[in-house]
Amino acid sequence: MDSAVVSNIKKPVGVPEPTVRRMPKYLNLLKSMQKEGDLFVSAPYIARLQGLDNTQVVKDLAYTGITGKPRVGYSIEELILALEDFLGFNRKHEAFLVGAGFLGSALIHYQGFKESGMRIVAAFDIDKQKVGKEIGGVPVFHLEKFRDLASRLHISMGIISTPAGAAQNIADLMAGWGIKAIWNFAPVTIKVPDHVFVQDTHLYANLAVILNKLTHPAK
Amino acid sequence: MDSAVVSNIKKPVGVPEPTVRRMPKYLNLLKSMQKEGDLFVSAPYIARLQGLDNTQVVKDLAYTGITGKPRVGYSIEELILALEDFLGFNRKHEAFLVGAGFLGSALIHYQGFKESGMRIVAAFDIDKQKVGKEIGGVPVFHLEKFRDLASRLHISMGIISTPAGAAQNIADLMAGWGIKAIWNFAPVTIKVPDHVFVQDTHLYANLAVILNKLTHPAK
DNA sequence: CAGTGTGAAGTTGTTCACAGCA
DNA sequence: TGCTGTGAACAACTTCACACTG
Repeated sequence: MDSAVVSNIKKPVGVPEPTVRRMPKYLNLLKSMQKEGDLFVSAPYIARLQGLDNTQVVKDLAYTGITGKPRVGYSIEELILALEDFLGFNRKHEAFLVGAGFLGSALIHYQGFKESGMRIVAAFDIDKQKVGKEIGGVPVFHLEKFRDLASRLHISMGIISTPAGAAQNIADLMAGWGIKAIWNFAPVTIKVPDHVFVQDTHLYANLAVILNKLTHPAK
Repeated sequence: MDSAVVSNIKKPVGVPEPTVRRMPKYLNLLKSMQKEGDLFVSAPYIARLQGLDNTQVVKDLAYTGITGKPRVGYSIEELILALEDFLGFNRKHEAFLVGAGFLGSALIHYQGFKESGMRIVAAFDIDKQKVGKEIGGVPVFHLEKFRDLASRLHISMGIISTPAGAAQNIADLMAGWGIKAIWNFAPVTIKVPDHVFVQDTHLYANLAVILNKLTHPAK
């Protein structure tokens, strides 16, 4: 369709994902520095604390649009605001969570999310034992209520913390309703339409890296 | 010291980490195929199901040492055994978990770990409410008991699911005792001696990717 | 001179192109 | 023809080198 588009576009690429993943760490660090009363940070300082390369930090910070002063560094306040904006942490993001088991409960209780503006507003399960109760102040509904509630509230994000077998169905449900992004904790690859963004957090992928290292120590 | 070493070494490099992270997915898939009675898989088949490139799968599988037959594919059984060996899933790995909050509990209960050979044998916390109880059959001890118990059992892996503030201290404790690998869920960068391997699972890094996508939709 | 900022080089991982095989 | 297997091209990210600045 537009495969022949030439020039004109400066850069269709966005920010490298590894950069995005490092940003919340910077944000955390900056916030705690701010609490200490600091006003400026230098990239090398951040790099040292995070075990990163100087230039890497400089380039990452450049994506925020904030510019630093030689010999002084960057304004912590400016950086915090820019990072929060960049990451979308200064807006409200309401999410539905499906699968209110141990992992789901842990996610609901997880304090760290508060600062990100993401809030789980309802949980869903098919277990009659759980339906009708609350977990950490979040009501648990039967899965059947999903569509209905999703259309009444304005939900852009879905979290899947079900067993593997159920994940694809839930993903279909979410995509079918119109959710924009899915955070998938189930240990399977889910298929969704192109416009739905999926972020996988596969615990056992991380575990695999560790166990592989433990059993076959490098060199 | 050995900076001038030349040739001789074929390849000091190991398996690419992305490959290791994909392997448990292959393993899962293969196991379910085996349950269906299948005997062979082809790389393109796996690729399609996982949304990966053909060659990628072929190259990944090559690391297991298993070789496939043209037009037929790979023996599922051979692959499963090789993957389990490669990932270390066919050995027992006993772990201590520190921080028995919601996330810690979720990890203890998480079924998926069983198949990996990793078992959390004890949890530790400083909360008197939790100490002395059990979570999913795993006893919770006071943190003070860590060293003592670690030296009696043979523990190679530590899991940190404490709040950010406590993580570095726990990491020091683990490293000081002699743990080989740390799985860190606390949202901070921890520093450890070189011989300790750290795998971070930072939930908010994943969340950041999602929220960034939601607030600044690509293109 | 200790920091920012940036283009170039290096490294790592992915995708392409094609040879070989049953 | 449909698959494995591999070397070469490509893309993405990281690190290096160095000009610039207060």
